[in-house]
Amino acid sequence: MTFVLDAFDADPGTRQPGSHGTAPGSAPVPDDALLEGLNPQQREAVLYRGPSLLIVAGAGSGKTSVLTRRVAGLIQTREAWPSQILAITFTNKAAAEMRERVQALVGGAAEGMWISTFHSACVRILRRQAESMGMTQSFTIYDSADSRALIKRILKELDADTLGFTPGNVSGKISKLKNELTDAESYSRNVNADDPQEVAFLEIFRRYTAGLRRANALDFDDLIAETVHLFRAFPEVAALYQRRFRHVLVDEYQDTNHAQYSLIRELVRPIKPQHVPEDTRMSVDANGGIPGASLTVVGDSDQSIYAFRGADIRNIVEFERDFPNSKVILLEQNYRSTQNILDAANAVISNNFDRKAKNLFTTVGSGDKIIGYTGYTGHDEAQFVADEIATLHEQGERYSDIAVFYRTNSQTRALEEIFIRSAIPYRVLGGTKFYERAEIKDAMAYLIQVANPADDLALRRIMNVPKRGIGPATEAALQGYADRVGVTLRDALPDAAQLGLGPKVTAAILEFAAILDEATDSAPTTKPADILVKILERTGYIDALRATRDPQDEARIENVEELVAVTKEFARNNPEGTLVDFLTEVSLVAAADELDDSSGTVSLMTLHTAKGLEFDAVFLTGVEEDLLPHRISSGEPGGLAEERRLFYVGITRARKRLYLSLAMTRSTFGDTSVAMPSRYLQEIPAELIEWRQSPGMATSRGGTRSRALNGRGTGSSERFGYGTALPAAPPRVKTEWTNTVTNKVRDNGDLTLAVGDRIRHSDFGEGRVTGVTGEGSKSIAEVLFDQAGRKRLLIKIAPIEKL
DNA sequence: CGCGGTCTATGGGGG
DNA sequence: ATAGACCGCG
Repeated sequence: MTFVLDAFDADPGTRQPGSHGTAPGSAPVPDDALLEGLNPQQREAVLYRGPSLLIVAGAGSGKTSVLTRRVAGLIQTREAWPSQILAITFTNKAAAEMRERVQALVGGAAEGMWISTFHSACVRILRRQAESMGMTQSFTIYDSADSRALIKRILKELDADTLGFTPGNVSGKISKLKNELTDAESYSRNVNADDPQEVAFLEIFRRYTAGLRRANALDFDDLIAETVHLFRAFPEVAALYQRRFRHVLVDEYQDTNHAQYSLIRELVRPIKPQHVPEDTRMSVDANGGIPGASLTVVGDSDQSIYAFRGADIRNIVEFERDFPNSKVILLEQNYRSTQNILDAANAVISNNFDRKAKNLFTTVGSGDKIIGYTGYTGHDEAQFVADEIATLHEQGERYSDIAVFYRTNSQTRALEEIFIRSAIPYRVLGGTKFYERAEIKDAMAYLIQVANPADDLALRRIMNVPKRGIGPATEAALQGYADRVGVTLRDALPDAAQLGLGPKVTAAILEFAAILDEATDSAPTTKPADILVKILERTGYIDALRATRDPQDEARIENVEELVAVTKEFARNNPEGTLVDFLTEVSLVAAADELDDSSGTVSLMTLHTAKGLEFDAVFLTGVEEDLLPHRISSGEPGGLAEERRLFYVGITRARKRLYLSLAMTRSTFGDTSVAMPSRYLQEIPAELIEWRQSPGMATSRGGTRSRALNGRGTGSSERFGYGTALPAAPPRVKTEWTNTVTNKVRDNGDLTLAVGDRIRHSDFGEGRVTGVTGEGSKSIAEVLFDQAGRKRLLIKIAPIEKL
């Protein structure tokens, strides 16, 4: 077999500026600017040279800065060319930020570094080497919905749902296996042939693997696992990358799973003499081999929160054993948060036994107390958040420096309703994901079919979208023909006339085939945006949506138009970008990538998405039993410790202000249930929290001690600080009313308000308008309510009437 | 084949 | 509450 050596593969060792493998600590020192402002530990982490380095970086300890300067230092001292550096980050956004910061330090020299996520790096490698795996470079990347769709088909074929298989549990199990690098064949070796369940699963796994292969597709887990398999099956391919990447850096190492760990191991493996080109100028050892690349990993086992997708905390805990002669550097000084916030974080995480002691500290002072609030309902809680955000904004805090966290995505609903009403600009990161909407998946399926005609799954999705009279029967006929002749479904389309179908259907199929073929032919020379627009026109997709009466279709049209805008934006950022590049980028966006600091909006996100981010003010909502810790987690080994780490991650995101809120009742899917304060809340020393409304006050409405707190029977509910944090705790005049927000979107038409008008609000009662800003449907009234105080309301939809 | 109704499973985190 | 599966009818 032969390997195409493109530019980067031209053995970078031949122009290597320095040599690797110098004695630890003896590297040339980069200039002072690079070390400016670093503490001794950080400095050491930047300067240390050796085979492997573990930087244990507590939250907010400046690890991004350290990592960035370490990379910049390698380049500046000419120890490495940029092209010899591979840095793995957790999100694309973090990668972009790191690239920028390195560029700021060393200038344009940073060109050629690989800074990307595990998935992006693997896709890059796999596309280059697709042929060695028997695929084409335009393979499709299946997301979890695509995987499940394929599994669903297989379950149907096998009638396997009777054995208790669902697309969900099958895809979960397959994902887990792949993260352990177990493929269908290695799984088959350990199958108990007497267990029909296992035998059936093996068959499903085999068909799933075959289905992906036939469609020239890989799922998310394959991206990592197949790269490892590729490296192991073709050592000479692995050697290409081992020779190229002399410095490998991995961020958030505590969240790597076994497959990712193995990938790193492969990349930093020493190169055997037979894989060293004769003319290499890299320094070779006594046997003629080349030592492995130097490895730097950064992580914090206290922030490991991805066990559910296979993250193995042992990867970081056992790093020193895995990589002998490792250096370990501990970063404990925190540059992000106030001491009060850190004290709370330290107190919480210290309840996790089995961890290395680590105590974050800062020199910035104690700062404000943590604010606590207990709402009567989730809406009440949301109103508190909205009001506090309004206050912060009035005090000069930018919306983009404020974030609201929650454990589950469904919690956004109440928050969004109140935010809209209160006219607070917000953005939900990774919510109901844009790319998961049906109309977007449809449009994307067209593009995928154009790029990868073998993808039958994509073809089936769009065969009858928009409706063109190709139903299940016709699809089956085409599939049958394709199977008989041994071609893909796409290749069967032009032969539709031979199937004896009706003239109308036949014509529709041929027209459909013509649209796809035309697009495929034009793809190499046409921008993704133009391909998409052409397809939308030719298929009449938008027209079909326009023709219906469904009011939601208007939003769907907007979404498709948004996708067109995305493709145009892509073309601006990547003038040379191909359709496959576009599809890859879209497949790999992470929730945190959507963060836009210049948007001027408050960011809403899950605690998981929040990892690695920081904000001046953080609202951590829903701090309740069954939510944080989540109900399901309590049954899982290590679940409660992981949930505690999640809470810890949330707390440590805050720079200046931290708000912890919960609700006494929370309505989920129709019915309302009583919520208990989270056990983790009690782990925070009482004197750190100032309760605006403590759980006790909320239960008793200003009366005696909380029943809810004693409910858990921990005996330590005194720590809630009721009575200490709020002197005298008078039964406060209720300014936050129990909101029962209706689901139907309210519309006040063109109700206009002027300063001085009296209005009545369904929750806040009567009040006087003190100001009106904004135009038309976006106009906002500022109202001074007689009892609830000052609020801002979006006039068009607020539940108000003019008196 | 397409439509519109009823029924049922599913409500955790993500690349 | 909601999306998708399912079923019977025009």
